[in-house]
Amino acid sequence: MGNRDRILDAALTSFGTRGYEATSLDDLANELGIRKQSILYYFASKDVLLQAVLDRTIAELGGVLESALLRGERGWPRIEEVVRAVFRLASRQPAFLGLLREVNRLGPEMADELATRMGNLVSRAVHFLAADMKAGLLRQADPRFMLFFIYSTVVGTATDPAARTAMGVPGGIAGLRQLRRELLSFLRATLVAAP
Amino acid sequence: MGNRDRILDAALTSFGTRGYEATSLDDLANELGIRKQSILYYFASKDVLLQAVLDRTIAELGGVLESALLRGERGWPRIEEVVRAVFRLASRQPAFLGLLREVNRLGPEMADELATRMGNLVSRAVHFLAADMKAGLLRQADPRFMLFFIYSTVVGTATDPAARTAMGVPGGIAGLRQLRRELLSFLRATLVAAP
DNA sequence: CATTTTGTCTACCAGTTGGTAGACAAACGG
DNA sequence: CCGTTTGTCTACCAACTGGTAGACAAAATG
Repeated sequence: MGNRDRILDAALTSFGTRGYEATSLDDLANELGIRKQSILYYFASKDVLLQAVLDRTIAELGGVLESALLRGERGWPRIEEVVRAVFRLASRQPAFLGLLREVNRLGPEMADELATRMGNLVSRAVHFLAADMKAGLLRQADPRFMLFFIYSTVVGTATDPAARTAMGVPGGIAGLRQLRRELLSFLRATLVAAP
Repeated sequence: MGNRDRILDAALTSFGTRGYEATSLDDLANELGIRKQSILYYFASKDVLLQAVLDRTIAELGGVLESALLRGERGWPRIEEVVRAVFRLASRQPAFLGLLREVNRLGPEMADELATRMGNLVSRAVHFLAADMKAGLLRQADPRFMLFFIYSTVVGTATDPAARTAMGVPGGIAGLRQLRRELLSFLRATLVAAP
């Protein structure tokens, strides 16, 4: 793997866990065993680096969600497929979802840009939800809100280890599986229409 | 209001929205129209200031949750009371819940300390949930997980404006009321036991 | 009134920050 | 074989960081 990709990986991890402003180029370089000027060779400034990290992250997330949406059958199975895909992503790269949250701190411009770039996926998800509600497969509700709550629950669950330990929810790999199982029950109960 | 309290307020806002490391004492002082040495007069170091902000925040949160827990009747009404209390808090001080999330970035020691200080409240909430499940008022599940999901959903909802706009969920005061209403429906559907 | 306490300030300081300039060598291309 | 591109480095730099020392004045205290 070229140094360019190694820099992107390290930046994703650090931006997603410690935060953009709390990450210095020197820290990043030391982690990689290089000097910061080598980072600045590939990315003209810290801001450009952030943009590159976001680009790659959004693209990968888009692809994963895309295929999960297409893979699952309508109704609950499709939602379960998406949640499982997100869990896979989060367990492979724990900082991934943290980076999404980080966007909140980077000001409204970044948030707007993210909204624009995810707009297609969001509106397709909303239409899926609306259609499944109409078909009686999901509980009736405003699909935008429902999507927002699913997102908040899943991402919050995956990005708040402090709360997790505070509430005595087990960690580790076995804990992660149990967490996924319980989360799916939780979501299923609120999403699936009463028979 | 004394300058000490004004400093605490400004620090809460900035730590909760921009983050601890991204907030400089100079920024804080400029916001308040004073010099940073006046901040260091009241709080010996930035770390001491953070601790003071956390202390005040945890104490206030504890009080609010405490009284909400006692006020509500068993089963769903108690949970609704707690969620409404959190929403009141969040609308009065938007950075409040953001500060809780910030604990994740401050390392495991901080997270452990938060866990310890909220431990009493958490275990009481878990017992409430367990009792209400046993009484058939709530759906059967692991109460720790359930509490964690409620927390994640509520706090995530309140601290991720970027996702909110991305998904087309309206903002503003009217939007907040609608958000609260939809969130309560969402939670009610997953928490209340099927008849 | 004299003295101590409280609060805010100016003047610094050493370390870190993102970023520039340019030396240098290895690889590449004609 | 020679010039150019690519990549990494050392040497800096101005701005900013959290923090110290101490001047100064208003207020409280005896």
